[in-house]
Amino acid sequence: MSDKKVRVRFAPSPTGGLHLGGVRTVLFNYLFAKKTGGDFVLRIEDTDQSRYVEGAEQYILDCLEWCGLIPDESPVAGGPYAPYRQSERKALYREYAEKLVREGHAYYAFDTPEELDKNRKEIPNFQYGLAYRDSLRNSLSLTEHEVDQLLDAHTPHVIRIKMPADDRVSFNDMIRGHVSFETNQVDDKVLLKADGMPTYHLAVVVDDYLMKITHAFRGEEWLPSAPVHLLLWEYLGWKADMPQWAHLPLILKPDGHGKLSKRDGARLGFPVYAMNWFDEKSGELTPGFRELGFLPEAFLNLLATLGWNDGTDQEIFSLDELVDKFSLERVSKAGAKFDFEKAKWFNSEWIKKSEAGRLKSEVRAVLEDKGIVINDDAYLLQVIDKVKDRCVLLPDFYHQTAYFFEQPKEYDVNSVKPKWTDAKTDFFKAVINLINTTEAFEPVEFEAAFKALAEEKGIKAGELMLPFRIMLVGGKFGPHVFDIAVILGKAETISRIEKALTVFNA
RNA sequence: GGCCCGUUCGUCUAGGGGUUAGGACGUUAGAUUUUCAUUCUAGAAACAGGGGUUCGAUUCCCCUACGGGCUACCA
Repeated sequence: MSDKKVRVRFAPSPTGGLHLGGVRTVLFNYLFAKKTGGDFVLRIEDTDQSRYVEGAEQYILDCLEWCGLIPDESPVAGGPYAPYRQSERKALYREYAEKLVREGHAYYAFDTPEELDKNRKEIPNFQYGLAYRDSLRNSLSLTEHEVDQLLDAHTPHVIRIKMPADDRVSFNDMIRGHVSFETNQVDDKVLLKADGMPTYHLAVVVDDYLMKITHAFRGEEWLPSAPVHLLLWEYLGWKADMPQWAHLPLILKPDGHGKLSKRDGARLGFPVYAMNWFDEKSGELTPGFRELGFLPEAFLNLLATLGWNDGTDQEIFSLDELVDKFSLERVSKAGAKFDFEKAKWFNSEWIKKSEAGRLKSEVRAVLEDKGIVINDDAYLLQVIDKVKDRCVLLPDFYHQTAYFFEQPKEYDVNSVKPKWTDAKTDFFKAVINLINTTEAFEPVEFEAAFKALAEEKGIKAGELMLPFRIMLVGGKFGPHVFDIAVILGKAETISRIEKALTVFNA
């Protein structure tokens, strides 16, 4: 068993946007697979037709691509265990469910959803299991003849697992260690629905077996149904091939209580989905990390460290480093509250450490979105390099670089006017002359000449720096003003001084 | 209610029978930056409670409390 090739899977339902926690599950799957030279499979669990959402599968694929977590096998890439959509595997599941019935590990149940709802409402602690199954309508309580009649009449029915009495099911979770359950406490879960589709419980076991999955990662919310899955592996005769389980801690709301949900994002003002998700039915757009201006490197990094660390003080990891250093033993057991402030910090760190070339296409998109046309790549690279230390999210590049591409539309005149004098106007006219007569226009030389000129005119340099910045930038922000002037070039700098002078003297 | 899982600064976490309980985010103060941001320095800030075991428990065990998950013909 241990010498088998590692195979892991991410098995989302195509019901909407891809949640943070989902991406983290993908990440841990991916890291584990790559670290061990195994395969990463994407399987679409679309067995609930009522919740199926058009476009959600493609969206999931797009998210994985943005993150750079590409499955080795998937509905689109194919693979030796196709098909990878459960709806296309429908015929398979019934066979196994019937086998379980024949062997006495499952049974037909004819109760209607309404009858069961009634029971749940009227009987305290009602559950379909040991205590009540004999008083309900199923192939355990009915005679063989009655069952045959119902079946022949095509009476709607489901197949339920028959949980054994007075037993204990336990297993060793890779993250939690020993976990155990009393079978009497677990209800007889539905395996095959009336529409012939399997429930998650049956499908996950059958497909994990058929797809030769060796390690199964999923959220902690699945822990209570683990005994059902364990028993299924046993009853189907596949116990020796059962994957090792790892139940990942949940990602919790930053405030209050409970699992992080998309509503929390809207309420607290941060994204919960990887990418923008547009719901056709409601017309509602749920924002994503990508569109908000996160780099995928940062997104993965922050997800990885939510519940995992390498035991050192290192916090910034590239995907390659994560593959190298990841280990399940270092995944924490407790749920983690999501902290958007820290998430932004990861992004600012990644923007700072990224080369301008890496940022180019993202920054270009931000600027073009605002109507700024870029026709000089080298110039763009130079500008990115100068301002990237001051950007937290990608859209910040607009505010930080727009003035490199177009003249300020507005000037922070309030910061200039109170101390503005004719002498300063004269000074800047002299600066224009200075620039025109300067051979080499370089930051250090220009700054020296600028200050020498100020001294010659009897004005403190300190009084001129801010006005000069506002002439070029429009506001009180940005890199060193002489760097800006040189990047803008002689002609543009002069033009901006002239224009600002008319504004300041108006 | 029942079952299961968990519990170190506000948050993410390191540590682990004897430590000044470490780091990071955020926060506070200061330095640098004649702008803003970056950067740097310093500060405040935690072992849920009670019983054991032990010379000694934050660390091991038990109980309680609290938090979370599940309790659908949803995943």
